[in-house]
Amino acid sequence: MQSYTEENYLKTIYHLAEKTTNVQTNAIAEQMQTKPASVTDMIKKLADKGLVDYIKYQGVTLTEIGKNTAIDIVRKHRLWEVFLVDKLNFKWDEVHDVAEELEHIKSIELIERLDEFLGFPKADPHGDPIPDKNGRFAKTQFIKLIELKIGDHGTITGVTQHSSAFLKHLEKLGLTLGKKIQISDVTDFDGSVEILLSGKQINISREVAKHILISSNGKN
Amino acid sequence: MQSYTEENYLKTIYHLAEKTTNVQTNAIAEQMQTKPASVTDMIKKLADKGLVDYIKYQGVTLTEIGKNTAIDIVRKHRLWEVFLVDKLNFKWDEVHDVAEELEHIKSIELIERLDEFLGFPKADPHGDPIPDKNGRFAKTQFIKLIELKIGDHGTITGVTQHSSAFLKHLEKLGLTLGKKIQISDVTDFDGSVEILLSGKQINISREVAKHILISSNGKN
DNA sequence: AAAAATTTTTAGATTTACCTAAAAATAAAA
DNA sequence: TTTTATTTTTAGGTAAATCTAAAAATTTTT
Repeated sequence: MQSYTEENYLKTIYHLAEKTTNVQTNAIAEQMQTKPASVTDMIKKLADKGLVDYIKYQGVTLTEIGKNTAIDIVRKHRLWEVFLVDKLNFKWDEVHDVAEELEHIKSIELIERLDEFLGFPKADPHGDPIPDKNGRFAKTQFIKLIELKIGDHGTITGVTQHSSAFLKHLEKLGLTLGKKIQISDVTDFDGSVEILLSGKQINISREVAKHILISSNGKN
Repeated sequence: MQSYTEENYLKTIYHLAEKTTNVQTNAIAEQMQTKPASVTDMIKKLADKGLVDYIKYQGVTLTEIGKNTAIDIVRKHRLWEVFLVDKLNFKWDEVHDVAEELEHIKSIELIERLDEFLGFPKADPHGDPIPDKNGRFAKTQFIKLIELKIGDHGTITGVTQHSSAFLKHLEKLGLTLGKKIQISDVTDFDGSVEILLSGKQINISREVAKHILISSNGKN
């Protein structure tokens, strides 16, 4: 059994490991709003418990057990987000912090029943895939909006930024999950992207375009 | 803002205060499965925070703020129990431990929306009243089954014991909330009670009878 | 490849919630 | 009203998770 804090470390390492193989101490510290010295302490503890492989100065990787534990926390987090949005009418930009707490509730029975109650959803309100009870989930093969070329079209299926500010901004622009878009122009000056959204032309910054995921149902 | 542990102390003191005015150190320790010395430490901390009034060797009472905080935790606990039973099909003997964790989730918005989602229930699955968002709830004027006389009848509306063993036992006997019963006999030998439940005679021990609450809709 | 910069670790403290053992206060019994 | 028993507190210590400051290892730059 892991503590609340250990679970948070595992989850953070799991997410960071999506980008780099060996996760660095400083990266964990930044993500967790703590100090590198504290991270080193915790890493040693997790290594002792067999949850991470750790070589001094070389960063960490999750062991099989560590990874499964992390995926289980991610599963809980995303299921609770679905609950909050689908059943309690929270907006997609309001759920993160509460789910951050709910994900640590320990009952397995609770999560299985919640999953069933929600109809075994495959994705959370931000489009992120929900692992099943065995930890399996489809690798998302989505492309970043910024990588599309003029004329390409597709459907918004996810975001890579969960901050309330970003999500509210998308909502205001009408860029929510499931919306179909087409790239009409890319500005040379600042790299901002002109897109066609249900008949209307809208302009989004390069920074915004970087964090929108598209299931590209057709090239130009 | 209180810690998880502080909240548990406040809740425990609140429940113990239903029986005695000044709650004793040992009583808290026993209830919380901890040692009296630890309780003294925590009491001092709660007193410093203005949540309890404390005079050395004289036990504690909750201040207005402390009481409101406690009631809020009770509210959360009971609403989550309703959720678990009504929405996730848990049985009434399975919900206590999970609710014990869920009650500490901090979002006010969450609880208000949950309350609404559940249809503003007035009682939890064990018949205990759920405080509204202002902390107000009807004082339950129920009588213990053991206090009824032969011929008295009424409806089961609560229990004063939440252990799984006790609740499962009641379930097996068919003594669930809402059931109408009548006292047909009280055994001299061991004080066990003979009751009439939907046409059938059943016998329950004195110990069981002590923990069943009846809304007495009529004396003999 | 030596110097400089960055990253990571160690050493030593702090805070929270506990504990044990012993002392002090209160309550009950002789 | 002493003595005895019970309850409560104090004193001193532990483990978890954090911190700062300084040392060590690694990486980058010159």
